[in-house]
Amino acid sequence: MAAKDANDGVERISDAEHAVMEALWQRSPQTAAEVCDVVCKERGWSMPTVKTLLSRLVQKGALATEPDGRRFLYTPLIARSAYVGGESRRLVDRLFGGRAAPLLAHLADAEALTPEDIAEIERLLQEMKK
Amino acid sequence: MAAKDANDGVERISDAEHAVMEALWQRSPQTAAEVCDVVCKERGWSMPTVKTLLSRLVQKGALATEPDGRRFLYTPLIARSAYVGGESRRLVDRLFGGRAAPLLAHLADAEALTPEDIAEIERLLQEMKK
DNA sequence: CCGTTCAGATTACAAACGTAATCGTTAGCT
DNA sequence: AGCTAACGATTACGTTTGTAATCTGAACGG
Repeated sequence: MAAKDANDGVERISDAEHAVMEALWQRSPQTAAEVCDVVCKERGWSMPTVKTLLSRLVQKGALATEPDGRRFLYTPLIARSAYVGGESRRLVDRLFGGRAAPLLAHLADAEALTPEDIAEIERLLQEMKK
Repeated sequence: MAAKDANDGVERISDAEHAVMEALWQRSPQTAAEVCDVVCKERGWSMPTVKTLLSRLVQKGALATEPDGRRFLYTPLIARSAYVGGESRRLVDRLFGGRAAPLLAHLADAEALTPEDIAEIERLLQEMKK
């Protein structure tokens, strides 16, 4: 069951790299400086750190670069939904034997479910059953 | 909001370490050799690898050791549910802004939900509403 | 034209991780 | 008593990750 998410060929994205991806999913393309504006504040990073992460993400095939004068514009090559879907799946596989229901049960136990969550989940289920 | 899961004081458990924890959650206490019987097959590891992981887990405070003759018996110090809950929470926080509903929506999209899952989730929701 | 500045590229380096070989000790067997 | 086999402990070593300093080349101001 390989090659289903368009996520294919992209090496695993680390935690720090993920923060950079988020910034670019929020808005793209952006220059390194723009990305830094956002994430350097959030995570207390310096510019070089962001540059490194951007480079690694380009190497990994997660970002595309487009020259804009003397600098680069960065754009995600993988969709946030693909990434998020992959990560979710990984977790469910690793911890719950691939079944989603126990995950939900855990979140429920941990009081990670607000009443609004519950309502929304019910709506989702209704739709799915159609 | 600190110190709520009995998970406290335990450093993060890595992927490889997690495999060892699973074996011990399945049954405990166990000797290193017994753990290896299980995980070495699953992951193609050798005995020394398992020993290392066990040591690291003891250092991290995730396992307790109890001498049994000349060897050790290993027992989890953190409950699987605490670990699983923590990891789930981490994912939901990182990817879904702490809301569980979008997670479920994603799993639904990815066809990670079987009809039985759906039925079970509905049951869970019913119970929670009581 | 020349220097300063601002990009990206290269290099750095410690910690964590994955994976394992080797060491030292003790318990049994003979 | 001596030898070996079985443990845990120590050491090893390449890779990934987090975090950054430094280098290099080009653009723009003067």
